[in-house]
Amino acid sequence: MATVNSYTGTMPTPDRTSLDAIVLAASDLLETDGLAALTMNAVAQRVGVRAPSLYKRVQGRDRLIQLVAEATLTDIADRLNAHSDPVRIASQLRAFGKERPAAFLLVMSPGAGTPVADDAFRHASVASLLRVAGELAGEQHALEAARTLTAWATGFISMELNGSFQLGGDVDRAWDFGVTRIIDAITVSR
Amino acid sequence: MATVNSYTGTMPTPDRTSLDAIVLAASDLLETDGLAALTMNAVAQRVGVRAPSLYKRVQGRDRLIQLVAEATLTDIADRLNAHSDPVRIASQLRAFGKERPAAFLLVMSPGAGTPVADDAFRHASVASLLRVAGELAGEQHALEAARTLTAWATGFISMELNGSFQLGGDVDRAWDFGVTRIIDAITVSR
DNA sequence: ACCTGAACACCGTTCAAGT
DNA sequence: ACCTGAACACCGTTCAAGT
Repeated sequence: MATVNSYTGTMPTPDRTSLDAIVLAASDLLETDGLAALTMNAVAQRVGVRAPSLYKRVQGRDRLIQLVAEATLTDIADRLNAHSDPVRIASQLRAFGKERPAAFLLVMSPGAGTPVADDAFRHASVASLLRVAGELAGEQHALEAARTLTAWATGFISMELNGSFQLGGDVDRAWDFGVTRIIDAITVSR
Repeated sequence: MATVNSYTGTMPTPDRTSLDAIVLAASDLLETDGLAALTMNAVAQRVGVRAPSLYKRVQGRDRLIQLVAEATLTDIADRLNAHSDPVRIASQLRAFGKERPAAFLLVMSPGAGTPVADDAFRHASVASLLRVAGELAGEQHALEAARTLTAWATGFISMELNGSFQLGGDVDRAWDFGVTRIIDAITVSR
């Protein structure tokens, strides 16, 4: 029966890292020092191998960034799916943005040319918003309502993280104002 | 009196390019081949010099990207300021995004780490939206209303350009739905 | 005063050679 | 089977040398 300390026989070399560790290291670098600092060398150093070894587990830097994006979208999905109130769901998305701004911007407003996550992941991340918007707006306008709500929420959070709200004022108040008015606006019976 | 063909005397060498030409070449490269293709070498080739010569006119690649962003924001400001109807202003912003998607994404949803335009340029670009939102919402809620409208518009257009609207449906209809509902929602007397 | 080739430090990526 | 050093082509940037 194999144990942790079992005899390894003629096994050449045990794995020194894993894909998960690589993606995690890449996420850390992204959040700490930005996308430019997410180099194959820096990732390799974090996981304790040399850069060429990474190519045994991931196709290249672009694919690694894509994996980071997909892992981020999964985290967002898990977080949003835990709630059913539209105000709370939107607020959870904003909280995520504040905790992991670089990851949020990577997946929610990828610049031109950044490797993009697979559709399934992007879909899952906003499933909650979609569902709740449908409930509010009725089947007739479910999709339009969902797009209005998600566009506003991602736009607002992105602008907040970008520092695009430079005119002072109370950003929290603007958020509350927006949430209230938009939910009201997409609700069918008013 | 100096003319175009005036005697140049002992002038060493006439300028072979200009900052404007450099920024224009960089904008073209961004739009055609993406931010990664906007290299100092590629820009230099377009304007007919070698890469090191660019440093006589611009501090480096990051600053050049920033200049492209600022020129883009000026273009957006000019375009939006030509109108006063909120629906039309929003629609002009969307039209710009479709004409120059890479430039739009660069300035409206810059990824983490991309060099960012000076506040004054960002401010000017959305001045029209701000003014019109103030008229709709009244002084009391002018800022919140402006932020709601701009967040929605930039969020929507970014998602459209990103291909984030993957669920089919009529995107134009979703736009019309959003514009109507949001303008209604931020208008004071309803 | 502007432009250039050469050089430097750094990328991502490939691959033969090690264990 | 995984890991590595060396190599390659490409970056951005600097600078002495040309005109």
